[in-house]
Amino acid sequence: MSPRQRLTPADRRAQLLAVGARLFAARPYDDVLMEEVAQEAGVSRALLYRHFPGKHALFAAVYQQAADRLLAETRLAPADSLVEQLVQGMDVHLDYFTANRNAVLAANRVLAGDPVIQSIMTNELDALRARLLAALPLPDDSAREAVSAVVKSWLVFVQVLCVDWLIRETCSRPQLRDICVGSLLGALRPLLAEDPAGA
Amino acid sequence: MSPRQRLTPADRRAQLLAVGARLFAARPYDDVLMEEVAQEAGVSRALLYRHFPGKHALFAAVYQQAADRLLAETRLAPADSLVEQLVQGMDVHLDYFTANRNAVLAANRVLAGDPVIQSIMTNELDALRARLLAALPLPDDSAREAVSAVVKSWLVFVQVLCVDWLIRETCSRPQLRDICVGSLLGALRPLLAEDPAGA
DNA sequence: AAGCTTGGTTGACATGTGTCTACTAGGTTG
DNA sequence: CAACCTAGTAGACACATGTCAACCAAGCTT
Repeated sequence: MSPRQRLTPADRRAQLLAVGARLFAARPYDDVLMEEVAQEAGVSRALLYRHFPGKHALFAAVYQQAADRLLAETRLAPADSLVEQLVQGMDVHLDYFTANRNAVLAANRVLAGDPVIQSIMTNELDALRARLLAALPLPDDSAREAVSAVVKSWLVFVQVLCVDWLIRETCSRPQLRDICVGSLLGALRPLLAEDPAGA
Repeated sequence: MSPRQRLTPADRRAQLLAVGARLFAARPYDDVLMEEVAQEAGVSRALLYRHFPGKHALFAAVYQQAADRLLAETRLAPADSLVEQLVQGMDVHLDYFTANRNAVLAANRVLAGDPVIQSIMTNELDALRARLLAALPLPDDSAREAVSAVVKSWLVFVQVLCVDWLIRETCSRPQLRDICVGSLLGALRPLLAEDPAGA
């Protein structure tokens, strides 16, 4: 029926990935059918399963691509103040969350159990943590470990809060941003003070 | 086949719940079949679906029951020191997590997207937060809001860390417990005037 | 042009969830 | 005892994921 065009595996994979990205962004995970992905790509279901072992794997590949792009697009300008950098970083990420609502919710809820999704997220959080650590003014290298732990837990907290916000809209977007930035600054204050009198 | 015993809806529901609890504790969510639950209860699949609208609902009911029991069994003895209470509370919860591994993982990963599971967890965390707030020595009532926010974020952090630990076993059990307790004490130290550790 | 490799199709099958309809059989009530 | 309400059964169906075997055809090679 269809003019059956023969592509290289890489090209076909990229095409399927693009179709998947479009559909997973447009609708919730469960509402996207493999049949549909194949159909929109003008391809048989069997071929789709040849390139991706399953629906989870297809989504994981889509999500990995999105995560890579997000990380690449959110380079902080080191000229600004720390607060400025945090605010800008949060804004970019919140833009991404709202634009890719369905995909973010699928990754964090429906597919949170998938080990592949797990590792993609872990890697993303690790990259963000390294970036933040590099941007933070460490007073003492011995504080590095403690700060790293705080940053890691803060990233988890932010992620949980953002996902919750996507569902329940418990506050305004600027409020959410300020809560996140404020909580990190508050958590870091006792660690970054010149004189750690409280500790 | 079976001598078809007729029970009241409440009794039947309780029986199905018990069977579900046993199976969901023994094996991962996806490996437990509705057919199987019905069979073990000596009942038809249709009847199971009459009492619980779907597999998610059955699991949610099982999980709700377990959460209620856990909350009921973990009453802190107010006589001990704060650190003692935290350590004991963590120990009880870690016992529960390791004993109900599969159910906890299902709730936090496979079914994390289910709104019913969501609300069960939210309620459980809220109850724990209220309990902790009551046990904490608040120096000033104006600090209450800040402490509440710290406790809430800490509970999320602990939960995430514990689920991660169930999968990856990144450290020993006492270590995990001490990390959690230590992080809360560290986060609270700048907020609480009196020495909460009593050490 | 013949042939081979490999991208791609077709259609049938297996399994699990969830729905529905018609039927069967306890136990209470008149 | 008979009627009736309702717990429970039987089994077919719809639908989605995932597997498989046989086949077809594009386009490189020789």
